[in-house]
Amino acid sequence: MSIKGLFPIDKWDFKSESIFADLRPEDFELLTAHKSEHVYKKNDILFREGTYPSGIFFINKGKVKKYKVDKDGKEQIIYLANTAQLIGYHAILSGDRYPDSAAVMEESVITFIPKEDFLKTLDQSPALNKRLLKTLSHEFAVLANSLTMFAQKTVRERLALQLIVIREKHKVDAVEGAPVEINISREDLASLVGTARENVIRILTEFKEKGILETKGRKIIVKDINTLIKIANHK
Amino acid sequence: MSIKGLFPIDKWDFKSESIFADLRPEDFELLTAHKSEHVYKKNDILFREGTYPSGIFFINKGKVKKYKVDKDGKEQIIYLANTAQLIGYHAILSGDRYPDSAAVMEESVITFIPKEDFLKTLDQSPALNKRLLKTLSHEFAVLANSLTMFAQKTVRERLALQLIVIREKHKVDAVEGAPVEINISREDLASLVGTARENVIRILTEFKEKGILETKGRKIIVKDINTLIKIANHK
DNA sequence: CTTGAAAAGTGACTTTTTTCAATTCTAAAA
DNA sequence: TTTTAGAATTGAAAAAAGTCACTTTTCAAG
Repeated sequence: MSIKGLFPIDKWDFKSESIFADLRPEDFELLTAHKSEHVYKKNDILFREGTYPSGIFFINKGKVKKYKVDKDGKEQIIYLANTAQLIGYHAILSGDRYPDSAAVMEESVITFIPKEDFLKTLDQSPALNKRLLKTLSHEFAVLANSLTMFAQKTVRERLALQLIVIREKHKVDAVEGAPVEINISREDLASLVGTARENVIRILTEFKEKGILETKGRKIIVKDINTLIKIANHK
Repeated sequence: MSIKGLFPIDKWDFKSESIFADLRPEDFELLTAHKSEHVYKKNDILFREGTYPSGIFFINKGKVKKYKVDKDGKEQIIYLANTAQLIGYHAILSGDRYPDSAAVMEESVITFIPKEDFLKTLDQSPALNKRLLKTLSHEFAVLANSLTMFAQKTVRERLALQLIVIREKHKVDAVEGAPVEINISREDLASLVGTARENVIRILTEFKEKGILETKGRKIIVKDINTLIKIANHK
C-alpha cells in the first residue's frame, strides 16, 4: 500500500498480513479451540500496562489504541490497531507483563484466545514461529521509524504524517468511493502526535484555512493529501 | 540490573542475556561454522540502512551505534550496542533491508556470521526461535518506552536519562571500582537525545555547575547519580 | 426538541528549543 | 613540542511548543 510511490505506508504502519495466514489446519484448530468473541463498547479496556497477560486479542472489526500513561496521567498512544489486527502477544512472548495498555476506541468485535492455546500452538508450529519473528522485526523497524520522527520532526510535520496514516487505516472499514472521514478526538490525536491538544487544534485550523482539510462536526476529511505529504516530508 | 530500585535499567535498555545461551552444541556448531572475526576502527560502518543484510554481527568487545539518517543528513541514534551484544538480525528475520545503519564508535572486535548459517540454525533450533521471539518482544517494549520518553520528556530530562543509561553500559567494560568515564561525543549525545549539540552542551554545563557531573577532557564523569535520576523522573 | 456535560476552540503569555555566527579548546599527527 | 583540524563552547535572537484561563460547540440522553 503506497500513496503515489512517495509514501510507503508499511514504513509507518505494521503490515496487515495475517499472522495466522500459513498455519496448518491442525494448528489453527488448536489455536482457536477455546476462543471467545465479545462486543466491546467505546473506552472499554482490553488490558492494562503492568498486568500479566491472559491471552491475545484479534480485532474482527473495530479500532483499538495501545498506549502508555506516565506519572502525571498523560497518555501516549503507541499504536492504533484496526480491523484484522492482532494485539497483546508481545507480553506473552517476552514472558513479562504488558508494556502498555489497550482500549477500544469505538464499538468493536474482538476475539480472545487464551495464552495457553497460543503458547501450545507456538510450540508445535514452525510456521507460526517464523511468521511472528517476521512480524516482530518489522514492527521494530516501524517503531524505530516513529522514534526518529519524534526526535526530528516538528509537531506540524508529525501531525500531517499521522493524518495520512490514520486516513489509510480508516480506508479499511470505509465505504468504497466515499470520502474518508477520520473520526478521532483531538485529545487522542494530540496523544498520538505527542503534543498538547491546543497545539493540534491550532495546526488543524491552519490546515483548514489552507484548504488541506475540512471538518464535519468532529470528523476530519482530508481534501489535499499531496500538500499533506509535502508538509510531512519537509525538513 | 537496577539503580536503588528506582530505575529498572531493562526498561530502558535491552536485556543482555545471550541470544545463543540455550543452543544445543550441534546448533551452535552449525551457527558458527563460517564465522569470521575482525577488528574494526572507530567510524567503520558495519552496514547501511536500505541495503540487504548479509549476516549478523556479534560484538566481542567494543561499542556500536545503530542510527538512521534523514533527508538533511541529520543522524538519529536508535540504540547503542555494547560488548556481548548481537546486531543486524532484524533485517534478516523481517526478510527486508536494514532499517538502520550501524557504525563502530571505538576500536571493536566483532564476529560476523553469514546469513545462511543463521537461517539454517533458526530452522533446526526451536530454542533459538523461542529466544529470538523473547528478545524481539522485549526490544519492542524498550523502544516503545523510548518513544514515550521522546514524546513526553523535555530535552533536559532525556539527557539525564541517557547519561544514566550510557553510564550503566560503560560499566560493562570499565575497570572495577574506578569512576566510570563516559566517552561519547557531544554530537552523538545530541543525536541520541534528539536535540541540537548546543543544547546538550548547555545542559551539561548546567549539570556541571550543580556538581552533578565533572568533565575530564571530553569525558564525562557522573558525580551525583541520584540527582540525575530525580531530573530524569521529574514531570 | 431541549439541555447539560464533555469536547473543541481561542487568546495571551511563558518557557523551551532551535538557529546562526562567532570563538575557544582538545587531541592526534607531524 | 608544535600544529591544526575537528570538536566543543558561548551568546544573542528567533521560532516552536507549552500553559492557563476562558468561551463556544457538539452530541447524546432525557
